[in-house]
Amino acid sequence: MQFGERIKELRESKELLQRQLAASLEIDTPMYSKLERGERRAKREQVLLLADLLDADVHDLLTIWLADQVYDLVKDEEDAQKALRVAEERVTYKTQKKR
Amino acid sequence: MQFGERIKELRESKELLQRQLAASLEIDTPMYSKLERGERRAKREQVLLLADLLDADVHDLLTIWLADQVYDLVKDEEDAQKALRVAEERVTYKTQKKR
DNA sequence: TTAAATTGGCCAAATATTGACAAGTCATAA
DNA sequence: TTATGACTTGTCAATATTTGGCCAATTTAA
Repeated sequence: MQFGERIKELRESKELLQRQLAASLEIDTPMYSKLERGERRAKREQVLLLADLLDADVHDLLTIWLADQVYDLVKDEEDAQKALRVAEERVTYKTQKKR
Repeated sequence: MQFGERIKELRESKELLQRQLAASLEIDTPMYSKLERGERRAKREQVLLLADLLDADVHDLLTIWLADQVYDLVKDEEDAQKALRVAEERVTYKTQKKR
């Protein structure tokens, strides 16, 4: 499930129109449409707003929003899986470290 | 181990100077120095060249080069780990699929 | 101290991203 | 059929980011 599909699903379940969400995000409807279709990427700030407007869990939305970007970055690489594991280890290490 | 550290290590083990590799990559020495320090990101094409020049395994270099980018993308996000796992699943799925 | 190697800072050129707009499709209603 | 509303598509200019070169500063080795 990608970010765009997810917000579309949420929007429809709340019976909202694209133009309503677009207005709340202060972008035009075509732009909002592109967010749902994954043609354009939402800004982080817009993700937060959308979570609020759609009564969705912010972390869930941020997670797939981020995952979209990560996937985009690695999708054409043969070494994608290895790279993701390396990155994951670094994140784990960083998290364990006390700061 | 990050990409920059790795190529520095390889370069030193072959007793090459930054300016020699810089010349091969057709960039200036300061720029090459930045690649080693991770201040600038190498282009994919430069990674391939470096693997060749340093007798290193292309996939190893590409892996850490990619991992650097992924890490950069997620490092400040609380949901980084979850996002990486989601992205990994997608890659796995994509790989399994016959095309 | 000198020379070579490396690093840091800054700027302009190239590239990519962004959002707005106009025009399009599609479905449904009158 | 025509009209209307929802959504999509394509294009453009403005903006932001990335890139590499240059110069100067710093570090290292002798």
